[in-house]
Amino acid sequence: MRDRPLALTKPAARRTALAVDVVVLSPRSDTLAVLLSRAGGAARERWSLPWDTPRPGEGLEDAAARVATTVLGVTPVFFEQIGALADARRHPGDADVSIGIAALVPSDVHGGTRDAEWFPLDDLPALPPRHRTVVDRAASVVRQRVDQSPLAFRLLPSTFTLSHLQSVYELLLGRRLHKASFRRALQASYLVEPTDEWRGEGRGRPAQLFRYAPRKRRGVRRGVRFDLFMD
Amino acid sequence: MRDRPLALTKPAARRTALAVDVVVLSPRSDTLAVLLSRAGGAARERWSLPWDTPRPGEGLEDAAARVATTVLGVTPVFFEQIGALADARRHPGDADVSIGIAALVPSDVHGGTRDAEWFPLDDLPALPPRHRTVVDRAASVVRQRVDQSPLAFRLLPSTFTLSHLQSVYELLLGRRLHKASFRRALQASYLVEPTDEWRGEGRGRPAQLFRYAPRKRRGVRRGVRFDLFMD
DNA sequence: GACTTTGGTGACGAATTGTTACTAATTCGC
DNA sequence: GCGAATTAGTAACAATTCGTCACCAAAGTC
Repeated sequence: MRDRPLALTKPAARRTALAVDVVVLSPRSDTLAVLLSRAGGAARERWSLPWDTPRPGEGLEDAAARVATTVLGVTPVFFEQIGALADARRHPGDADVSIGIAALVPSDVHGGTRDAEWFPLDDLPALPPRHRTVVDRAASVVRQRVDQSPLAFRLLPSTFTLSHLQSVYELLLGRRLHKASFRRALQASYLVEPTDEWRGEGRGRPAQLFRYAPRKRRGVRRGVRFDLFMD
Repeated sequence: MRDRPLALTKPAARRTALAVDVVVLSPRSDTLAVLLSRAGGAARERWSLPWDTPRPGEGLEDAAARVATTVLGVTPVFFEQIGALADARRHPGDADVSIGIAALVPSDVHGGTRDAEWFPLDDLPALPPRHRTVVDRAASVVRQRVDQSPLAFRLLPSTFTLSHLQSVYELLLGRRLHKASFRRALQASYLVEPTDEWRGEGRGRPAQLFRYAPRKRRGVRRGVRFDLFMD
């Protein structure tokens, strides 16, 4: 094997059935929800992730945007790659390779078509096995990236209260956070700026509205963390 | 558009030229090095990443392993997905979509064939544009994941000194770390265990050898960090 | 045996983080 | 009107983590 010439296959020789599977995520009624589309006649499961094959020359995020727009009626504002999957699990279109992409939709966007419905992330109907894996990986990627990528801000309207922001972080991380710590860390991060609007939700003191406005900040070079995820 | 029926394309209708581009990484002479393979006759650049089209039914990491084994003569021990790329940049095999995979090779593995050579990551020859992007993304993914994934341990022999481990972390992060802090954090992480062997490198006191042996540890639930990367 | 080099650790002050407790501004019930 | 309830926002203290310095240990070199 070592001395076999490097006659790598010409790409024209093999072509692959490729799918972009889109995990459209949004906070709906206090849970993180996924948009599923109703499957057609012969399908084994009644629901699946929206997906399609990318068109020639189309970028992957563009394909994801197109797919999401079709089922949602609106174009999501942010996309994050989940990873590629080529295992033996069944895909609704028998794609050899799936590329999973998370599409984030702010909580105030009220899209949805007749053939698509929101389901809580932790209470999904039966899905084609490959899609089940894609969703699971999406959830885990999203959880791991909350503090490296502005995911939480993309799940909120353009202005929001700090309590709302905190509750989205809690949704994504799956645990409660302390108010004072959360705000102190946010303050230090220079990621939001206050607007001069306030919103009263009914009960309680009105909250100031903030917007996502990341600013340059001096390099925070912390030491190594050894935060290996072992589950 | 909203009311267009969800006639998603049948996968058989469109097939894609897919490439798995492999970034084989290993510490070589105090830098992080990439294994490049010599390009054939008509290619514009003399070097490229090793790559191939996955075979039917073959997993992506399996394809990466096969490609890496071909150019290295040995099979890498660890793979990490970099992401999928479908931009307009030129690929040596004109693939529509590239899936980048990092393959990690310990520093004591002396593979390499006549048609492949190690290059320092920060001093690479001209590469096909798509491959240039894949390498850049690999570097950035690796840097971002050092403390979530046992990358550093896969770049070392099965037993190693803590100084070696630290120097790999420094290579990956691109900056110096403090010895005492590094060891304290490592201690707290329960990721390594000492062997009863010691190694003298010539000068200086011999160092104890450790092996990677992650153990369960009580949940360290830190608060949110807001470590957004903005560059 | 003194000097150099690399390994390894204790300890202290600084910085960060978890927590408690308080003040502020609003609605609700009476 | 007015106290209770509810949500927002913050100061301040305690606990923990982190960066750094200082030192000791064990080898080779001269």
